[in-house]
Amino acid sequence: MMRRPTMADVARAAGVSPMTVSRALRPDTSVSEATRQRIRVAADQLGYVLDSTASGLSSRRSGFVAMTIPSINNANFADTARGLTEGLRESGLELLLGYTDYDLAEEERLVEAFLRRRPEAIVVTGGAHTERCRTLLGGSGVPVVETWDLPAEPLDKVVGFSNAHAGAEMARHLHAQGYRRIGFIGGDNSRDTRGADRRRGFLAALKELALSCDRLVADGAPPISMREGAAAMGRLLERWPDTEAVMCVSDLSAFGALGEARRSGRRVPEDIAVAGFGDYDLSEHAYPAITTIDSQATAIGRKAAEVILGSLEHPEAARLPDRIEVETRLIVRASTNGAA
Amino acid sequence: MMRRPTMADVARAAGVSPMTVSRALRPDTSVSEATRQRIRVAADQLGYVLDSTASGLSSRRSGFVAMTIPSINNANFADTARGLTEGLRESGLELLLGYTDYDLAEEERLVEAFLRRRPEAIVVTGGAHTERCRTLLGGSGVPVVETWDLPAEPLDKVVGFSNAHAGAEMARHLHAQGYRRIGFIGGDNSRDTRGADRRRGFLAALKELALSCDRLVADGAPPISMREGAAAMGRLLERWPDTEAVMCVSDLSAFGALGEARRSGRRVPEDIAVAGFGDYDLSEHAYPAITTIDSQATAIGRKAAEVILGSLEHPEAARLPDRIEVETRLIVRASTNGAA
DNA sequence: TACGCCGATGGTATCGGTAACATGGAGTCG
DNA sequence: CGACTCCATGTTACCGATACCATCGGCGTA
Repeated sequence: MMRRPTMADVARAAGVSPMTVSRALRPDTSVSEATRQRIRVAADQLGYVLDSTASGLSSRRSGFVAMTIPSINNANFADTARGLTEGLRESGLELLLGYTDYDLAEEERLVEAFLRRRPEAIVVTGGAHTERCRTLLGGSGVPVVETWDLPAEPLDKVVGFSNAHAGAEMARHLHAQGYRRIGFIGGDNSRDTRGADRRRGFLAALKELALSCDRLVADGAPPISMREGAAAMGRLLERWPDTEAVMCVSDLSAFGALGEARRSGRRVPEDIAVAGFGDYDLSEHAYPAITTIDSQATAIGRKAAEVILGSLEHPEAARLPDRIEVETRLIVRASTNGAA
Repeated sequence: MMRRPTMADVARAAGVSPMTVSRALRPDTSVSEATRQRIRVAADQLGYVLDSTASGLSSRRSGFVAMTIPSINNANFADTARGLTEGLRESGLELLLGYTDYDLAEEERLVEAFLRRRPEAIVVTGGAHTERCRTLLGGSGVPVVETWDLPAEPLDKVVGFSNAHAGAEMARHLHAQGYRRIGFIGGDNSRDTRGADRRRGFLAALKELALSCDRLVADGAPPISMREGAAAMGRLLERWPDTEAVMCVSDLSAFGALGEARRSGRRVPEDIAVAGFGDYDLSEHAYPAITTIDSQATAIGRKAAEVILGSLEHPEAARLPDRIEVETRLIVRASTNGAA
């Protein structure tokens, strides 16, 4: 079997030095057009593919940004990844994705694996990390962006929103619609810290509105989805049958909860209102359509890209921590429109 | 600003040679326990993180497998990625993910970018690739696994199923349920080749059953989702109001279509049956629950991992192309149970 | 014509590890 | 007790590219 061709092979074939090949294959380097063309042809003929391992070692540039997300199968994080990819594309930076399964230990593993590859920057989801993970990120020497949250003690840059405020906003919306006996459905809070923040904000707002805040079903390992949402709604209605409105930690669980409410013979929203979080497609197309909160996932990705490009361009300013807050948006739909 | 510590720094701190540090930080290499401990401590204190760029260059092992999927936000591909990750974990291989947005040109770009990083193997979705992409993959010298399809001319290994068969199976199911005026909803077939295959199989089976196969709505750039499914159903019912059953290219479009059917005043499945593909959570929790086909996404990932590990272990056998066919499974639910 | 400048190209050292082989001392066996 | 083995560790030579500086030929200008 043939070994892969190297730059030296291409150089020999094109009758130039390896250095010239290296230049010819990169933009913005001075090589005559004729030579460059000749080298391109030789490279194609040999099936040459640059070895970015060697290239990265030599130039000390890896050319990629690493991002960890809790789950690949999540429209919100996918949107953030897409926004980030697009924002980075024109600078020639690639995005490498890894997922943590909502597990901080796994995040630590993943971050370390990424750092070994020397990314130009690293984007993580949320502001909660293991101690070692914080140390690794802090000592990495590359820009770090925490997203989807506004941590009290950011590692470096932040692009996110307050999950607690979002929860509170929904509580006030339900109150304004006339609902009074209001509950919350979420997973146990040990893993999905952002979901736990939404719950905290929601319950705090209920308390402020002088409403009871013990209609709370919280179990199942996050991310809870439709099945868990349905089961939780079942338990909620069993324990507090007179509940008038429920916020669920995500639209997916809200959809499951909504199905269960109807199965129990209740009409939504006439008998019980259901709201979610995340503005998934699902919520618009469910019947009734589900009230939710748009977390501006794509914008988060785009702004994270801007922050990264900015701090790569002006490394001297890298020490001023930027903190960008995006505005979540309440989207009122039929599922919370029944008590008027 | 400090430069990052290297192995030499750790070696100095621990009073050994760099080679010993290199050994100490890897498993299965002979270093006395005492020395290894000392080196670990020194490395931790310095905040040393291995540079896998250099390591990979020297050892000619990158330690990762690359995978391209059409979309990150898709439960099916997410499952395959998860199966693959889990299958690779114990061998210490990481998975690096990239998404193509259902675009073959983008796939080519992505594959080339991955190959530059010298993956140990590469997993792609589907059997359709640009010519250059085929050349790149073929000349890469690493195992290539095509998934989610059974290409007529595989590049190397294959783990998938026949999308055409799956479509045909659904056609036969609808026929067996007593439906006769049967349609299909999908995107235009230029991008999602697997969806196009399902449609082809579906229509071929209709023809075999001596049913008309012109109730076909196919437009919108794949992947079509709920919105497009709803719109397509609208058009289908406008043109052929007496349609009795519809298969949609995916569960998401089926959900949208189902909503639209009900909005038009039809009962599902009494007036019209709706089926999807992919066995998304959604279909189980929709009302009525949606008949679908389980594509065994997780199994595809696991088997792809086995294939990869096998051919990395026995490179001499790498030339025998394996081709693993997984069995899709029809899941009958309420949405196609009305004509009985 | 001589000088200097500039664009194109080449030579050399190096990036940070690891493979392969060398070494040296403790333990073993006849 | 000497030859042999084996384990832990060190030495040397790369892996494949690029940074940096040197070189060289051509051309404009004084």
